[in-house]
Amino acid sequence: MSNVMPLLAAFERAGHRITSPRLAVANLIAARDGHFAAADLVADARRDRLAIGRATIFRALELLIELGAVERLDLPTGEHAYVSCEPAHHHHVVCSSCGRTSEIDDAGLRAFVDEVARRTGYALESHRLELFGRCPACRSNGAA
Amino acid sequence: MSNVMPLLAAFERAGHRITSPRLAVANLIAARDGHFAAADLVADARRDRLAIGRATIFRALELLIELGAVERLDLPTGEHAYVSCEPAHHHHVVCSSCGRTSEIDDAGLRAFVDEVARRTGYALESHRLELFGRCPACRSNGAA
DNA sequence: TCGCTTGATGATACTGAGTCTCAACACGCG
DNA sequence: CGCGTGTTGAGACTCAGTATCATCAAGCGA
Ligand SMILES: [Zn+2]
Ligand SMILES: [Zn+2]
Ligand SMILES: [Zn+2]
Ligand SMILES: [Zn+2]
Repeated sequence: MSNVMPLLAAFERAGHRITSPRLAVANLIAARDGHFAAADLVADARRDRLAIGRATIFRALELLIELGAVERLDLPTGEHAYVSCEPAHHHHVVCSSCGRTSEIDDAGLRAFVDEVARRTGYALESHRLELFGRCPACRSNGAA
Repeated sequence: MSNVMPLLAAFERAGHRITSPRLAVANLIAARDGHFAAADLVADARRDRLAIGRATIFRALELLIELGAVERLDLPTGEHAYVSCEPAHHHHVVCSSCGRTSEIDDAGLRAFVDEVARRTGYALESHRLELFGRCPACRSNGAA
């Protein structure tokens, strides 16, 4: 349910052509609500009778991840999932019921990261933070 | 290079027998330095001429994860790795050079998590935080 | 001690995500 | 047109993790 433009912009910014398979993949991603697996996109493409190879979907996904327009999540179960998002550094709150995500700002975390670096002596390069819980919509929907 | 005892204790605490295959797996894990993949344990077992089936290694690992004595990490590359650790909730700083980890306390993070819950309206259930960087030893070793 | 029940094991087959290979294709440019 | 480079798709492949199932061992009561 997000917009295709940022995805296409990511391709262009990095000097990659916006081919029709890539456009199709971007559309499939934008049409998705919440996180998705690569297999979901393959299924979507099949459903829409799109002539896109499996490899091409993986390649487009990989490119978008490199460019920061899509991020790989690790669910508490250990499964991988993808979600489209802003290129700037941030983190995700993931609904464990419907899979929708919200982006959260990094600001409040920075002090903590610095403190860890100071205490452990590590030269920290990156970090990953994911929060899981039920989103407001799912909470008010009761069982859903 | 850690101790086997916590691993064995985890088995006992949950009412599982400490069989010789499980003891062997615990020893392999304790002998490991830094994070490891399941395949590493299989290779270690082979090297030591231990008659342990692959499935048994995976089962022991799964059990230890359930009991909180081993944790699954997600490296920045997307690979999964395992690391033995304390059962209490905490997070890891992972050396991107040698793979050794340090456990860090959750305390400094709690305020941030609460703030996110307040701002987003999510009912947060769990979270995962992993920090990556070079450990003090690797830093002073220069290139290593 | 015998026999039963339950948990544990290991060989093997299987699944499913992601990767690799390679031949064919599409564009941009001189 | 003709070349070079980037892109594509089919299919084979790898590899972690799971499932199946027959066998085995511990615990326990008769
Ligand atoms: Zn939800
Ligand atoms: Zn951050
Ligand atoms: Zn190190
Ligand atoms: Zn925590």
